[in-house]
This record gives sequence, C-alpha cells and structure tokens, in this order.
Amino acid sequence: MIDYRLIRSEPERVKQSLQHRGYAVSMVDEWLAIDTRWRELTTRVETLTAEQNRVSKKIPQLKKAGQDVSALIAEMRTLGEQIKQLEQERREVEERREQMLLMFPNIPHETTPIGVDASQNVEVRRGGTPHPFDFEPRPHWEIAERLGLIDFERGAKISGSGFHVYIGLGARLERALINFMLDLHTREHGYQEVFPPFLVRPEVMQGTGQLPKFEEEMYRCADDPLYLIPTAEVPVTNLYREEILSIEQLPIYLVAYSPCFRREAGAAGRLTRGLLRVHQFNKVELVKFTTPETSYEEHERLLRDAETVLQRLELPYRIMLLCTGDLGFAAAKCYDLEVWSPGVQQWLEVSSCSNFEDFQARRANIRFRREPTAKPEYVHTLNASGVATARLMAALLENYQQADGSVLIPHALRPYMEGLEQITP
RNA sequence: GGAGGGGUGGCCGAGUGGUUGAAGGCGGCGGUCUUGAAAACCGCAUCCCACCUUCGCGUGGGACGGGGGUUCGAAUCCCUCCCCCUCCGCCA
Repeated sequence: MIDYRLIRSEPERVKQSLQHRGYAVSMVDEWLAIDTRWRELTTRVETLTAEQNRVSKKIPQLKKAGQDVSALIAEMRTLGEQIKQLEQERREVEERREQMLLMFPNIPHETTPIGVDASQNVEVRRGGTPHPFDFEPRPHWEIAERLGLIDFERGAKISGSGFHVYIGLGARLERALINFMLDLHTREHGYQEVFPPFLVRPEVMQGTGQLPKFEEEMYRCADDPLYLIPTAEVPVTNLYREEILSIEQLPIYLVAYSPCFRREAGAAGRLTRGLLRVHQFNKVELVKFTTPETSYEEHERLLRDAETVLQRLELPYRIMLLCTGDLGFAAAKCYDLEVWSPGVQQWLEVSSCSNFEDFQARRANIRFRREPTAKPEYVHTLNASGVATARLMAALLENYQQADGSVLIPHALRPYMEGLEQITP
C-alpha cells in the first residue's frame, strides 16, 4: 500500500497519480475525511484512557492507606463504559480507513510514461530475429495437436475449458523449458532456487496486492481459508513478511518454479484460443528484495535476466514500457516482454518485470536495518516472470515450425531433450 | 481427525490481577580500567500510533503469538483464531 502520510501531506500528488491510472480521484478526499474522523476519535480515546490509567494506578495506594475507594471505582466504571463506546466507534472507522487504503494503487515512478491504455505503452527495444517462412505459419494449437504434444479436448474434459494436457514430447518439452530457465537463472544470474507452497492464506495474498481488490481473479478452497497462487510472486515475496532483515542480507535474488492458477473471469472470447489464455500455466518467477536506492538499477538487471531466456531460445521479442493506464495495481514501473508468434500474428506477453518499490513491503511488513540500531525501513520488492511457459510454448512451436509440420528444438533446449533436434509427425 | 502440553524482549527464561516495557542469565552497544586484549565493574537498549504557541534524549496511547471479552485495573482470568511440541488415528 502507499504511505498514508503521502495522502495527508500531498493529496494533490496522489490525486494526479490516480487520474493518470484512470482511477476515481475522489477516493483521496473520502479517505482524508475518514482519517480526520479517526484521528479525532483516537485523541479522545487516548485522553480518557490516560485518565483511566492515572486513577487505576492510584486505587491500590489509596486502598492500602485504608481509604474508601468505592466511589472512585464507580466513577471509573462510567469512564470505562464511555471509553468502550468510543473505542468501538474508533475500531469501525479504523477498519474502513485501512480497507480503503488497501484500494489505493501504487504511485507510478517518474519514468513511467503517462497514458490511458496499452496503445500508449512505449516500445523500448526489440531483440531476436523473426524466423522467415516460405509457407503460411500455422497457429500453435494446430501444430501441437498434429504432433500429439498437447491435448486440449481431454484437458477440457477433466478440468473444463482453459485447461490443457501436455503429452509425451509435449510434456517433455514443457519440463525442458522449466529446467532450462531454472538452470539459467541459478547458474548464470545468481538467483537462489525456491520451491514454494501453491496454496496461501488471505493475508499473504493481501501482502502482494491480490487482495482485497482482485478476489474474483483467484481460485479459493471451499473448506479452508486458502487460495491457489496466481503466480509464485505471492508465496516468494511473502517469505520475509513481518521480518526485519539486516542490510548484509540485501539484495536477495530468488527464483521459483510454480504452476499459476487464474480464473480469468470475464476474459472469455478474445485471445483465448489454444495456449494464449489458460486457467493453469507454468512459470519461472524471479523475485528481488533490495534497498530503496538500488531498486531501479536492479530493475534493469532483472529485465535483462528475463530477456536472456528469449535470447537463448532465439525468439523474436520486444520490450514495452507500460504507461500509467496499463500499469499493474501494485507496480510503480513495469516492462512487459512480448514474444512474436507468427501463427497467431500476435505479440504475446510472456513476462512482466515490475518494481513495486515499498508498496508490497508495506503491506507485508518487510523491513531492513542499515545499522543494528537504526530504525527499520521498508525494502523494495521486484519481480519478473522469467518466463511464463504457456505462451512461450506457443511462440516456440510457431517460430520453430517447418513446412513439413515438424518443429525444430532450439539449441538451448537440446541438452534437456536428450539431444533431440526435431519433433516430427 | 482425536487427546494433552505450550507460545514472554536478539536468544534462554521468571512472572502472586495492581508503578512490569516486563526479574535473572546469555548475547549486543557505550564507558571505567589496560600498552593492547581478557576479566571485573558501571551504564544503555524495542516497535507502532496520536498530539504539540518549545518537533524535544517532548507529552500521551498501544504492543508479552493475533483478535475479542471480563475488570476501576490483564503478561496473569474467559472466548476465539494461528503456530509449535507429545501421544493416538489416517496417509504419499
């Protein structure tokens, strides 16, 4: 969440950031009104409590001196009732104040371009060379089905539409991609591997910003207060929740494989064919914890680490800097990595590389100390997909397809496929 | 899932409902002493929030797993949730 002191001290700046994101600016004044009320109630409660403490301390002394304290106790009982009532009201106001604060999106960084929607994102650079085709490239679902790599029908049969099954070399290729990415980031980029739980508690979802605003995006267990993670970002970022780290521990680089579960409510129709938008996919996620002064430098390195995956797989891609209107709720700045898919003729988003500054750290209460006696400060958290396999698989099949219906295996993956160079019908 | 035991400061560990932010011990920091170090001795100690015609080593409130309650007053009593341990059951 954002620093509520910023709403108090610079409401106009917060309003401007909300406007740039396309949010209602009225939430600033609404919150300020509630905050004022909360502060009034807090002052009253604390004044009365101070009086209560003072007298309660005196009672045993007077008693010891043999005085009659029953009148005083009766008086205190009335005071206690009064406090209890005010306290009740304060709690209600406090709850609303807190809940509303959780609905404020992060303040975009000054380098985030201002814009209303994805059309105003800024292309940063392109990489890789488009694969030339002397035939009409087919969409990945046709390639995958012809080669027996993916079974969409049976996926739908057992789990519903939006679920697919990798079969045979398809399953093998999926696992190869995951292992390739994990090896790359652990061996060459210095990330420590983590294998997290895939079900988490509500407060963990709140820590990274999925709750309370995006409740309907997630799968939830019926009989336990647990949610299926939509990304490994959630459990991994929350590893250090409620902790104070020492500065020697920073920066922390973590990489985790996890399946990702997303309801994609209301997304039916567009972009839903094949592997483009599914309810469950695999992803290798990169997460960083840094000091505030290094986070933007780390953000650029994070982007390059994710980008390396596409370079090694020799896929054509572009990097987009998201504008304020397209920026995620928790992010201050975000790059998307998009890979070109010739079969569907689309750029597919396979990674979002975000700097959340202290937005998540504040929610999850993740802090660090510069000195053993220094005041704790919030860390900065960052993450990037490195990368998501479903769309990566789609792009891979489409870019590496051959006229005869076969698919070449990228060089980087061959060691993970027992040297296999090509998948043929 | 059933039965029982337990969660106190960086760590260990006291704590009878009433000056207990919390004994004692480790560890930490500062000092005295010393050529230096050790030992000994002395001293210090957290976080969150509100308030302010003195923004201060200021005043007040809160924090003994979390949240409620009882009480003039709760680390201490009650309820609830979470976590840990032991035994039983179940199980890849």
